[in-house]
Amino acid sequence: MKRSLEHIEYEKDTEALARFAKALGHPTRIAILKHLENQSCCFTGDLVDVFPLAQSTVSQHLKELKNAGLIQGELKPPKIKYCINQENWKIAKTLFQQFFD
Amino acid sequence: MKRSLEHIEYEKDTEALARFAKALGHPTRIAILKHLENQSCCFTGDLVDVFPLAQSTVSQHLKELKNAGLIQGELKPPKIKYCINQENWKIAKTLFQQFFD
DNA sequence: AAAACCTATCGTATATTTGCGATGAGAAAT
DNA sequence: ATTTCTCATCGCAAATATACGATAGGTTTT
Repeated sequence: MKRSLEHIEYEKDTEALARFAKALGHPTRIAILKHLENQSCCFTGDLVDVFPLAQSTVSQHLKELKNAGLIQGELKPPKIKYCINQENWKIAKTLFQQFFD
Repeated sequence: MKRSLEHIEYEKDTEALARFAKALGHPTRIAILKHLENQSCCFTGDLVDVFPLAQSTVSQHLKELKNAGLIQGELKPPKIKYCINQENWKIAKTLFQQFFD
């Protein structure tokens, strides 16, 4: 990509907001989050049933949401229960609010 | 990418939100928008001076923001004045608000 | 112990994104 | 008319993202 050597330094809030936005930048991930908001929580398998996507694909989207901090997984053997990460959710909400005035 | 043949159909709001989020999913574009919010408007050249990026790169980010409907360009020969697209801005704001409850 | 179940990860293919320099198109200034 | 200025677009290279099937690593059930 022939990047500039040093990463451009943006304000922390700018970086954080972009990070959250990026995680939200796919309809499947929006849909997953909406689903989690309704159900409060659910298992990977539930989502695989809801979306016409391979299990591995759903798992990958969940991973990105987890990396962005928007969800968290709780081991509930043999399943994994995913929920919204309320703490970061609030942070994201605030960042978007501020951004849009 | 070995896509599923037919695009998955999501709700209109889900698609729209993901589209906006995707456009916001890069720190440079967030920074551009913040800049536009402050200045109300500005020219491409102003932004090129602000960011340590090639002119073509800035132009490309502007194009994406325009495609997403978040900004609009007004011909002001020989310059182009970019402003927030207030109408769509409001739509985006509402979508994010609803999404975060 | 073996089979079945749930989910993450790996490997792979393709698409998209990000960035740059070079070029092009149009208007303004000389 | 030529030069200059401003900006978009093209062409390229490298990085990331998206999707799938296959496999692996756990638990539970049989």
